[in-house]
Amino acid sequence: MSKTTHREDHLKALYALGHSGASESEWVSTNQMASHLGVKPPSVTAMVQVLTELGWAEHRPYHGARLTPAGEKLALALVRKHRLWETFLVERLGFEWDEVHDIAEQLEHVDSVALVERLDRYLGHPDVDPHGDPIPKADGTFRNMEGVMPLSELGEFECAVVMGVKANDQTLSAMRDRGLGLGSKLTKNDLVTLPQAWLPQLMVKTS
Amino acid sequence: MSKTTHREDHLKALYALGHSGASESEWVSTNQMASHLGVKPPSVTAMVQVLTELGWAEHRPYHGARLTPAGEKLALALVRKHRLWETFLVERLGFEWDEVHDIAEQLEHVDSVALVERLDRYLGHPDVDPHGDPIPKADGTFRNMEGVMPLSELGEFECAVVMGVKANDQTLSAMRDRGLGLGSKLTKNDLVTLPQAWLPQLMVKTS
DNA sequence: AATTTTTTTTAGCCTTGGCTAAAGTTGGTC
DNA sequence: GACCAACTTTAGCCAAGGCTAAAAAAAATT
Repeated sequence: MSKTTHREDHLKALYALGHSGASESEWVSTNQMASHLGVKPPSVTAMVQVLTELGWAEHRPYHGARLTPAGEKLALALVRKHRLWETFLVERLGFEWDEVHDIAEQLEHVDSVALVERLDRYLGHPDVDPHGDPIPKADGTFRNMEGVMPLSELGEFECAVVMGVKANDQTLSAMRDRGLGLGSKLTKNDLVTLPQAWLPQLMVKTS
Repeated sequence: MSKTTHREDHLKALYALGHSGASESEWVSTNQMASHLGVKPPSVTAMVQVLTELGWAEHRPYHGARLTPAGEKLALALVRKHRLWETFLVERLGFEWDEVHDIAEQLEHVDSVALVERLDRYLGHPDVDPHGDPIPKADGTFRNMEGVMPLSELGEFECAVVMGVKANDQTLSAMRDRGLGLGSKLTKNDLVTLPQAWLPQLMVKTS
């Protein structure tokens, strides 16, 4: 991995772990980062210090690290690239949802602003990737995601459309076997007939 | 750059420099490699020794290095990826010929056999890239390139089609300004009216 | 044939990012 | 409030790949 790629991976980890619940970037522990990235804690400490010097993160020793606004912007650009590539792989090349993560992980480190923008245009400026996660715009903001939520949180409804799926490979295969995919239409009835464990994983929008 | 990427860059250099004239892989000097790759000779020596240990190159000290059949196979896979990505960037994303090399240079190091094969299919199994260079097949052989040659080497002909262009950025722009591009049809008359310097750069096929 | 010039390799050092082991903090428990 | 456990950082080492400077080999010159 290049120097840049390493830094980007740590930025992404900081972003991913620091935005689980709240909106603001939360303090992330060294251990969390290490297990997320598959390295040992001392390596994370070293990298976090580099990111701090670059002004992309702040580090409170023995407490954790979090992104600065500058770091957040860079992280969002990476998330954007990752999700655009995933969309490309699924929609254009015909990959399945569960095959694309590792490839997108590599593609997202390709450095070319023009490439990202052309890809975005080529794909028709998609709002969400095949997992239902929103794709940040070039300026780092998200498009309107109103009404997209897990099926489990939906109250009364007549008809819902699957916008994305957050599940591991096995579950994805099982869903496919059951004919469930992007754009599938669901009714009240499915709340009972589908495996209960799937309900929080199906991101849907009422229509 | 990752370990792999470094090795791949040296393989590609060995391939590019060892196939200028003849068909067989020729001995390439350390100096040539170094200037091609933008590094100093000692770095090349070290890398060539690694490639030798891997069975991808052979090294005759003080004489040079050349690819083994195994190395050649790997190099061809890289050339294939590079040219497929260039084709994608130009044909699908609308880049100009002269903008794509650096981006393809990064994309070609993405490691996924499935990706390359799907990309190839998506592009309709193209025979040549936008520069007119042939795209190796998955097994490392080239498709039939009969009849594609520089315009300057064409004898008598009625009508020729531009299959590719080997020129620097400036010349490419000039050609575009003149309405010349992939698929342009040429007649005898153009041999006289076009700038003479362009004739060896235009790869054409009679029709 | 001897010497000089050029090229290539070896030797030794720097940087980056891993790791383990040891030392230092923090925070909870008794 | 002392102690223990968990987590984090520091210290010190390794591997990979870059570099410069010096040694060795090949090529060119006289």
